[in-house]
Amino acid sequence: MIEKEKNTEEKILEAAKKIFITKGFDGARMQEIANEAQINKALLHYYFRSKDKLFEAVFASVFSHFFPAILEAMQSEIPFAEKIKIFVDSYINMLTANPFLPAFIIGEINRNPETVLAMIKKNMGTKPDFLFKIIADEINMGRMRPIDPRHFMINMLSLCIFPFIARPIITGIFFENNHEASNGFMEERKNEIVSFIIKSISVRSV
Amino acid sequence: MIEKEKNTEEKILEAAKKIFITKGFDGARMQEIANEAQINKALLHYYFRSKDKLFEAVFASVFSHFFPAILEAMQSEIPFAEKIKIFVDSYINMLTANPFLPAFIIGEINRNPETVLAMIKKNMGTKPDFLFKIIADEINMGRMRPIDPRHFMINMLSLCIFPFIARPIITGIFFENNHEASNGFMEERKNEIVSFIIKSISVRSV
DNA sequence: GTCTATAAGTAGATAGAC
DNA sequence: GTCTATCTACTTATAGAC
Repeated sequence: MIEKEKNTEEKILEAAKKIFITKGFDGARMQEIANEAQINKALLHYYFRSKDKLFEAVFASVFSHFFPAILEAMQSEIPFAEKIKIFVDSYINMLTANPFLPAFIIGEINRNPETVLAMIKKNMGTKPDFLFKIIADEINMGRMRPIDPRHFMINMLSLCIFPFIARPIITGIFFENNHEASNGFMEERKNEIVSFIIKSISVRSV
Repeated sequence: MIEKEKNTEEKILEAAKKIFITKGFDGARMQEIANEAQINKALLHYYFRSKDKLFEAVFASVFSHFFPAILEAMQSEIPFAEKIKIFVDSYINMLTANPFLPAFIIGEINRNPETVLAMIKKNMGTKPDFLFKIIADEINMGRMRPIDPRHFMINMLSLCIFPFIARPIITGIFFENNHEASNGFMEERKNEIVSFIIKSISVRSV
């Protein structure tokens, strides 16, 4: 059997992921998840006691994708500009593969901020300090204009993530709902964002 | 009577706005809206036939804030850098006054993209073309590096809006939920974003 | 483990008195 | 216009057979 038969728990999680991501917690129906998983409702409760528990399981699984392992690559001894390029490329690749991730996480942030915050803190560990150190070093070496590392990180994340959040609008307005064209545009953004950031941190005065 | 008594319809709209914005369409309850408006459920249906109609009314009202009238100011004969500053300042002021607006609109974009898209198109009119022309002129005059106006607009909006979407996270991680400090940070971003953009569009090579 | 049937509670919406 | 009471449909969750 060529890995075609998944066990029931996996089938449920996969189905729940699809429904929760597209409908949100409140909009999702246990019946719809059961249909999607091709089982009946009672079995959902057998595996995951309640809708809440099922959502938690899905969120934890989905959330783990949100901090690409690529952060590790930023430790290497390559130039800062290369690190930015790796970060942006990786993030946009991840979002292209999981376009609904940002909206899903935002929904949960608003529904349940404390829980999400705790998960983020746990997931990041000491990474922020580490990133801040890289930036501080770069500034001290005179290779980057002085800039609050917090603002810098937020700027970088904003440029990567927001377009995917606003994607239905962008695709509708700029590309008349042509998704291929929209994909190409997102691909373009990789270089666009890197250029934008690199220029903006240059030490030369304008 | 010093404008203290609002008519019922206004009371309902205000209450509905509060509940829909914090809970989303699916999470909001007509009963909760009625309580908030200090009336009973039946009256909600008397004024607005259904939950859908009530939401539509709220969304249309809220949505109108999303395109600050400040776009008009960008027509004036001031330098491009000044226009950017006005745009960013206005947008962040608006978002500071309405912090939940972005998440609310994103929720509706995902629930009902076509309707939102239609509203945006209607609201913007010919403004995008107008903005694109300003940018194209700036590039042709050699005062701005060549950059796709669509990317430029999205970059500017990303830097302004995204931090408000991610605000619960930012406030939690950087400011241990101290909202005053977080407000100060958002205020700082005005200058931060403008510097970031101005440098990034400079024609001087890095 | 998986199913059918059903309980228990809640939602939006309406009827009808005042 | 505003209220109370109620209908109908749907939702999560459980009981119990196999």
